[in-house]
Amino acid sequence: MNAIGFEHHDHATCIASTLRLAEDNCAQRGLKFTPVRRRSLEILLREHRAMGAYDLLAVLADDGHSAQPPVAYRALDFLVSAGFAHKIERLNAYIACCHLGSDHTPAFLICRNCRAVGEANASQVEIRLDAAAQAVGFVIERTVVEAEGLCPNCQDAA
Amino acid sequence: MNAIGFEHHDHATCIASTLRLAEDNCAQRGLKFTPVRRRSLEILLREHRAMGAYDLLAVLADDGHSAQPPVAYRALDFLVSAGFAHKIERLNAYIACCHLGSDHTPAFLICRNCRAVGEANASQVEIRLDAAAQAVGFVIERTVVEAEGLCPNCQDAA
DNA sequence: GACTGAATGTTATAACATATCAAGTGCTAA
DNA sequence: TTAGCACTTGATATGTTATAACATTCAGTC
Repeated sequence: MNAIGFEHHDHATCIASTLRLAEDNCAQRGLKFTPVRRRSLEILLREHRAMGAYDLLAVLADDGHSAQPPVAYRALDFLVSAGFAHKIERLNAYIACCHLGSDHTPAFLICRNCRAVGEANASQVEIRLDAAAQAVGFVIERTVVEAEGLCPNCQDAA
Repeated sequence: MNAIGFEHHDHATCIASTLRLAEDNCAQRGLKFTPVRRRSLEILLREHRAMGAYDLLAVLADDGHSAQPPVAYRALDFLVSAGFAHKIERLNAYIACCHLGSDHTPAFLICRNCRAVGEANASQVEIRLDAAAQAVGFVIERTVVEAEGLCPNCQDAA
């Protein structure tokens, strides 16, 4: 179990390689990685933080795209359902997936001060919950795990 | 580990006893259990499902209360911070706590069909996440665990 | 009675999300 | 080759959730 998001890394490479992965992945699965979708993922990767749909929309607008809300929400829906991005329910915001390709149940660490978001793996979490669900006959399809607290930087600041 | 919410029970008693518990709890802690707050908790308990702030607001309005959004949000904020209710992030909705009094980290089982919500205990979940958080120096203060799927009733229907 | 702090009332608006219908695009099967 | 279909995009409007900001009321207490 490991979390990404609070360490430094080679960002330009990370963006380029993730986009290529997404491209290949779409080709394999017969999904259409259209310009808006590609650009939206690129924006999420570049910002490297949870962005609201309207934040994304603003950047798309700067590109010269028509900038009505459905444009952003459609792109985000695609990215989320393709597994290229996640929605952070706590923030009503979206973030690029940093384990693209590998099937996983993400868990997020959300800083309440600077809103930085780290992604950890939560497969063990899901196993535990399944047991509780089975006990009452509930069938789990998807699990959201979001922890709120203070990131290393904001602890230092305080 | 046990989940409440998908079984039948004596609802009138459950409402009355929970309200009394909340009352005692407020008295002990010096919190003001004002009429709007009490009534809001009663409504949540009576409905026994996740309600949007505006759903609550509508019921308060029927009572003759002034019915502006902040009224509902303030009442809900109070109930949540006092531990008498929880916010379901996935639904942007609120539900009365069914383990009132006992300190706990709740996990919710949310039916994607009928929106019924069950509450399970997730203390084990939190322990697991803490380890991942510690590895990157993140300090967790609160954890949201929400599983989406099908409740027993909706599985039967399908 | 006058001060204080918490709670409530009220207006306005910010922020997030979707319904709907029209138009374009690319594939494929007759 | 073109008719039909599925999917994507464009555009307008609207629905839903949440908060900012400031005025007022009220209970407690000095």
